[in-house]
Amino acid sequence: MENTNICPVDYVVDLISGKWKVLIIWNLKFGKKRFGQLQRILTGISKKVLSQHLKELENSGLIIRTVIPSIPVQVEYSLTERGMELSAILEEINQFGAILLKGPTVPKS
Amino acid sequence: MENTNICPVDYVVDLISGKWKVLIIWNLKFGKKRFGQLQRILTGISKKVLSQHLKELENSGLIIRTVIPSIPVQVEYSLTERGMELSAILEEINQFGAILLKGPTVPKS
DNA sequence: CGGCATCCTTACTGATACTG
DNA sequence: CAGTATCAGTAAGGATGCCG
Repeated sequence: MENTNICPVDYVVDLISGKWKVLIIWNLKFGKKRFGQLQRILTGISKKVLSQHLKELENSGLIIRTVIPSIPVQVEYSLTERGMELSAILEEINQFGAILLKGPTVPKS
Repeated sequence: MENTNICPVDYVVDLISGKWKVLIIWNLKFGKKRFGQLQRILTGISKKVLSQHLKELENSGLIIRTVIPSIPVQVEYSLTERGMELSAILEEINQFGAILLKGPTVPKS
């Protein structure tokens, strides 16, 4: 997750390389979600890893963290404009990946 | 690098998530390269890691490995059709990443 | 020259318990 | 509820040497 790259592509790939980052962004596309909701959706993720990834995505300017000072506290996460743009790219990647998954592993070039 | 995903996006992200995968594809875009060439271009990569990544990219159907049976042997790597398609997506990601790198880390949403 | 085998180090991920 | 702290396991990455 360390990023000492000069290359923008590597930078973005690092942003979404975590085991769960893509899934988080993917889910936030459909509207804001609370911490607990995300944890339930991303079956198996631990609180530590989730908050860690959320923090990284926030630092990258891809998501926004909103604290609702109720008791007990609620925290909502949603995509920023940039997060939206990224999820559009993820859509394309999705198309591409779907084709790869259907076809043979090593097609003739 | 393990891939038990159902999601095509994760699948593709896994394909390019290695520390050097993107750089390898990026370089092969400009024509086929030999093992030694790649090792020189990707400053700091070890032979083990390079061959490991090349093998994974080959298994993914993104690059082609061609052995030239001279003495000593030569091996050339080049992109497949799919590798080309992927590099097109990488171009887009590059645009996006460049913007992220220029702008502030956390822009207002 | 290309690349596999071995060993070692580090980074990532996870389970659990505890706090505001 | 939404985290942080600590401890532990696993997997990726790297250094080096050997082989066809």
